[in-house]
Amino acid sequence: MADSAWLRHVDMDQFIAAVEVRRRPELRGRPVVVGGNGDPTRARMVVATASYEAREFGVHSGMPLRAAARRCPDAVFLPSDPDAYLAASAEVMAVLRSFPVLVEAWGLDEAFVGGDIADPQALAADLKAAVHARTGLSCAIGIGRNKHQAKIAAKFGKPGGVYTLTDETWMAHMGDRPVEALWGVGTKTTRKLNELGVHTVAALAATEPEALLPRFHINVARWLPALARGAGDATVVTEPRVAKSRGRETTFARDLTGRDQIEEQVSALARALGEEVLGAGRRVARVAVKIRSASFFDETHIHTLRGGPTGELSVIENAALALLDQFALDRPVRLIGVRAELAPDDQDRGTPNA
DNA sequence: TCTGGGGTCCTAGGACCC
DNA sequence: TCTGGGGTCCTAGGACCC
Repeated sequence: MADSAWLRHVDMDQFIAAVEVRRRPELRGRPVVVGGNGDPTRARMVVATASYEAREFGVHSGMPLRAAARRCPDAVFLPSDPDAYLAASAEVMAVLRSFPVLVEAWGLDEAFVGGDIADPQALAADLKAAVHARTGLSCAIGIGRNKHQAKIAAKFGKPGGVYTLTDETWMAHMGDRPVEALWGVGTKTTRKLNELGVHTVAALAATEPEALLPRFHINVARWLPALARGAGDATVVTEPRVAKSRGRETTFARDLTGRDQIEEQVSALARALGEEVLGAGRRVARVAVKIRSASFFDETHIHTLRGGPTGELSVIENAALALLDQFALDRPVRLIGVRAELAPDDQDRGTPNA
């Protein structure tokens, strides 16, 4: 029987590290750490991806490069090369789309695959083999009744395997795990759940939404127990996502002080961002500036361009600079970010007026 | 081990208008 | 005169994900 009620999640194994090893075969089997500019002595840079060999030393993404170097001094440290990962991602997605299925790319190294498929297991094996044969990269595939189940199932399949979760097997796999194992529950939500005495997925699944109201908004209070029972969205969106915003941010190796320095950086970020966005044929509706102090306090101010969406670099840059007036700027600055919220892509609406 | 960069979605409160 | 309710836009911030 054709069974379109199954969803697959394709999750590339150590994607960024794998792309690097693919073009440097001599690194195969060695601990590889990718992140920042590849200099493990530099402060304020973190690991983007560690190869499985490096993970055995306790190196993981998000860890400062210097900490990674301490744990694994023999690792090969490489700078991040986003263009290469983007190109490799396109290769993988093209392989998936060559099958008669629905493909929803989910970030660079993941995709949901739907479609009316008679034998989900056989399809998963075929997808995995084709990705490997045509890109040299390996992946795990999770099969489930919705995106949440499929996504978690893929984790069980890593590396390189196929794993299935269903409504019937969900709780046996997940019940004893901490709530953090759920897709969408992060550290903040975990802490609040723990404060309410809820620690495991099974406990959360058995919790009434009312019991969560002291710490959560009603919508979240309803959503969390359902999530713990293995519920989730099952729609596969094949249309490419149109970016809604685009940003550039920089953490400085040493804190900035003084308005001149700050203005200089805001200008540079705004121009780089503007060139990128306008080069992609988009227009900018709102401009935001974010400043993180040395004490790790974030402040953001945003401005809606009064004259409507703009295609002019100077308008973007001036808007970002003007936003600086809303910051006190009386503390050392660790990070500056500039973000553009984009006007809806109106290319095919054909408005000929200039 | 002092904590990146690129995004998305959600909520809440105030302004403003009818 | 103590005073409504809806709708929309704008801004700020929280949380999460890869």
